[in-house]
Amino acid sequence: MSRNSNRYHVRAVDRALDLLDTFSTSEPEFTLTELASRLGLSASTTYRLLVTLESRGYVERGNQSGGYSLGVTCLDLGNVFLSQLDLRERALPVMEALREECKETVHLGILDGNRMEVIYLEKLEGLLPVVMRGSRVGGRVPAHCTALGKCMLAYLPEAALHDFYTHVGLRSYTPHTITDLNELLRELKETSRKGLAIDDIEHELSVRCVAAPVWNHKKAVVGAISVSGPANRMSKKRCHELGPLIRDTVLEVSRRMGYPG
Amino acid sequence: MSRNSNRYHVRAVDRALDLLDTFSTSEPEFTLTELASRLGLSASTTYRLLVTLESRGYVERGNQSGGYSLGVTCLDLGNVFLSQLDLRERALPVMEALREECKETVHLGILDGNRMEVIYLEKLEGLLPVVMRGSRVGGRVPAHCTALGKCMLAYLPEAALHDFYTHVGLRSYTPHTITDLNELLRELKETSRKGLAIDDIEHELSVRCVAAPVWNHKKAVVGAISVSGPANRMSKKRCHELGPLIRDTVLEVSRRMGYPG
DNA sequence: AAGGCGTTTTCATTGCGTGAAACCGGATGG
DNA sequence: CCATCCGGTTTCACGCAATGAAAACGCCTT
Repeated sequence: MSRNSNRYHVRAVDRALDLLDTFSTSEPEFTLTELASRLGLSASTTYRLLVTLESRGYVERGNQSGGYSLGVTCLDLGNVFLSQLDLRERALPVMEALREECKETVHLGILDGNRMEVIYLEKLEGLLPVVMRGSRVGGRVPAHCTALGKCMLAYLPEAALHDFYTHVGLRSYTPHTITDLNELLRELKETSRKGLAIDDIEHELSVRCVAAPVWNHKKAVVGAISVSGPANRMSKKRCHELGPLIRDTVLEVSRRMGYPG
Repeated sequence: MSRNSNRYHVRAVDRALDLLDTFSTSEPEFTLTELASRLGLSASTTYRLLVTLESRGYVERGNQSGGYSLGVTCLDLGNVFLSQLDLRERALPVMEALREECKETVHLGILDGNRMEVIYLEKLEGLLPVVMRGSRVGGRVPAHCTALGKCMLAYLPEAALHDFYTHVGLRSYTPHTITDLNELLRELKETSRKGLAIDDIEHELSVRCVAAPVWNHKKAVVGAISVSGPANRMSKKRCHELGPLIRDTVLEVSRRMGYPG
């Protein structure tokens, strides 16, 4: 936690954000004392941070167990963030056409280059039975084993990938996950050549995806769009057949972002 | 802004949150100087708040125009909040059955009693053409003109409603919006008797909804579930026909929340 | 009644957050 | 080409706001 204490950081604010970051899906609730000891703060300091955050709805109490947990206000910032992204609005109609064409789930994502994770910005559920739960707008998935992620990684400088992944390693999610960095780099080279990435059951069992990157006016990758479906419908053959359709989609979105092509 | 300066508030944290709250859908971007003058702070203080928030991804720069806007990290807190709510997980399978039955869009919402607004926690898109865009998980809509909102307002003490709405008024969104408080109170009384609320084109033109509240083990209203559709498919007659189905749904969800019924 | 646990309040200390003002660097324009 | 402006960054000295220690409180269990 906390790569804070830059020269200009405001300590109290850093602490408040550290406090909020302490909550996670696996540990959604704490007592004041637990928080204090985790953060290495005195009870009174923690108390005052909690009062401040609670009065604004960032934390709540009273879920029978009496502990503190995150509050509804946490949703608001994310909403403003989403509504402000023009990538989202420009991509949406084109994504809807794509879904109409292929009937499968369509995702829009961006890359968080600090953590090498994909963040979903939009999701259009497939029109066929067996839908993709598990993904959600605002949610994160690792980049190295997803189609969205790989097609954005492919345009990063190789040194950055090397630095990051030699440090943290390539976590495995299925038997198909690529866990060797050289193999990943080889595949990414191929990906950038083709402008298409495929996730062949590398992240979730029995899910395959195809994705391609979206470009902006400065010819920088600003996001990616994917089609995902259950492996039985989405054979490797089907993935390749969908290539041109996805390429058309991202080209249209890229144009709307000012891409000169 | 800012009902801060309670006895125990941490000023720097309040200011940082005020800063984040400044961003909105209609004004998503500011320069440092703009923020400073809005918040009534010096440039250096604002600068240090921004450095702190930026290093953690809560604000970003560099969207060509060079101003500050909200950053991706804003999505994370909302996600943890959502994944921690057991109302959501318990309701989801029951909501899916409801959608299968009626084919229209199904929403789950809670009430923010401070602002009398509904917050969507889950959305299952309808299976028929003409989908409901406009709503999004985490989004807010006013309570007095939506089915979700009205069926939760109906169980609030009348004094609270009176206090709130005489203060802020009943904003009108369509010709059907109820703008007279006494009329609203009359309808809410009827609503609580029936345990069902209908939005008859009161919030969005040509959308009708039916909703019913979810109860917990303490017999308190903890949320509501609705069915929404375009007015041509969702006639007033159809709304009433859907009543029993929705009642069954919320009863099942309430049971899963520990409701003794 | 006593003890334990988590929260709230008090209080004195000082280091941190603060505003003022100087400085920088790019854009504008005369 | 210099002057000006406008954002952003840095410096600095001041004093209060944030802090930790400790005590008080409330509630539950023993």
